[in-house]
Amino acid sequence: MEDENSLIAQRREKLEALRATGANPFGRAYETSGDIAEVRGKFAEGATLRAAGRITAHRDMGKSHFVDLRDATGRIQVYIHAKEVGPDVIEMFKLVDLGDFIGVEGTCFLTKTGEPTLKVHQLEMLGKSLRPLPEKWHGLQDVETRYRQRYLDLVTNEQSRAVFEKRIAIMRGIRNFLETRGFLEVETPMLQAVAGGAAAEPFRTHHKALGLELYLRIAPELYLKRLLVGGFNKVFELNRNFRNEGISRKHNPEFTMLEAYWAYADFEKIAELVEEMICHLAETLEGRAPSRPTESGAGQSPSLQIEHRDAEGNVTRTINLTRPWRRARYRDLIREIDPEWFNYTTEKRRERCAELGVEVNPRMADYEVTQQIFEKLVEEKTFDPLFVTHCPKELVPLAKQNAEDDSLVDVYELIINGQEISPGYSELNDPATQRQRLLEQAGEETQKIDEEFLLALEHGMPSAGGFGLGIDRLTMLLTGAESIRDVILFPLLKPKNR
RNA sequence: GGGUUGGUAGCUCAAUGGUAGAGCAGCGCCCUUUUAAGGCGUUGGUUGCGGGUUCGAGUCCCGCCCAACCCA
Repeated sequence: MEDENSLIAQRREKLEALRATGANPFGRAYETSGDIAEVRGKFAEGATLRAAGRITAHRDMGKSHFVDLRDATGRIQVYIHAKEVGPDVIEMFKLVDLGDFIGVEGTCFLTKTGEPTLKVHQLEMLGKSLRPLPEKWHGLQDVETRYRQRYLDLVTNEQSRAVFEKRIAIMRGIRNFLETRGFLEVETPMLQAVAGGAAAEPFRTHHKALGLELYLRIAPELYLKRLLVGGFNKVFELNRNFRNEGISRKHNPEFTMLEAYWAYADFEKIAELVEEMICHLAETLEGRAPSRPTESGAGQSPSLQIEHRDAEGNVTRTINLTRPWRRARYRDLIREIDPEWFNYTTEKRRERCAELGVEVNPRMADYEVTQQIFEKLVEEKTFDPLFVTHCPKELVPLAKQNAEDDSLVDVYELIINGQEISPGYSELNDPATQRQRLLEQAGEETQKIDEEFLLALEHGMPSAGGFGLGIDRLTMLLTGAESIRDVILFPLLKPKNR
């Protein structure tokens, strides 16, 4: 990179000057008393402690200097005075910039204002920064730079780092929750010869040695079911799926999905499990945004009230996760919009759509028109959890049909925060029916049928319940993020030509 | 793919078609417990890229790139 401005040139000069003193500007291993939060924890006046971190502020008082040292766990103030350190350290300190990593050894003391501070008697360079970091007060605001250079976002914006720490806690919480209930975490192929388990456009790739066209998986489902055939009764996979489709506030081409299968269960038991799991996650998440218990919720865990805020910090929405979550049949939800909906003719339904402000196009089948009503007037307006059950089979072709009404399937669709968060199924395990459905779905493209999967089913798969849970959307829900890019460390962006 | 908004110094932001500016950061000087430290001085620009209109373009017009939001 040759865009050398004067700021970078100055830092390079300091780098060379440091080398000239015999110091290593990029440091070596440095023994500390712990991360900065631990150092603060061990703070005791008169004690000697060692800390390492990045310099984020420098207040120069002439002969004395105050420096803020930071890592992901916190900040500690460091005091450097000519009388306390040798001239060599003072010389080195002149070559130190904001953004550099240093290690210090110092004595604990409290300043006049009561700030815990380390009075330095030894200082070491641990990593020179050649480029200036974003400004301390406003931080990094530019959305594009926050995504492209996430490290700068993480260094500068504490809220951003907190979101990703929560995401990590969610992943860990899910694993703990499922493992304590006897689910085994498994890994199945991401490179698949047939991209099955969902209806989505896959990414293509190629294996050289085998001369094989492969796809990145769009779902792990068909492999997890093979494991049910193989005798694993409770399995889950928590990993990446890839879909070669549009990018939006709610979609990234690679996203993280939880899928779990539970032999001998059905969608009702799965709904219970998911409800319990998400509440468990909300309750155990640390450092969440402050929330206030409502009057009706008095005595309940306040952490089940998730508040979403706008940029100014005003609460825009409160999501109440208090159990039990509402369960409602698909058709009943439509009737709440219009009690006579299912008595209307095809034409009348389209008229109603126009009246209700829902756009439909002329090529849509009746069930698709109804689904438009559902998406715009139910799903997008539902913020507290809602299990939608008894969905029409056209919408979910791969699920088990309902025993009483074969126009319905035994599934739930969980909606929270105006989005689909998780589908749950009573899984289809009849190989003939499964083949039939896959054929209908594939149409002309019979090469899209995973024969190996059908072969497995023919060996016998136990009745089972299963579910998927979009981790990115769940994280959005639990952190209040409005865009999926705010919960993915490195979201896909077009390369910027420099 | 369509619409709207935006892209100016390292960062955060200004600038009726008329000399591109401020704060922070940087650099120099003063200051021995400051904390958005303070005071004085000072450096820094291919205004996203390419055309056009104009005596004169960050600003107006056309094309392109990137991003955010909305829509399909």
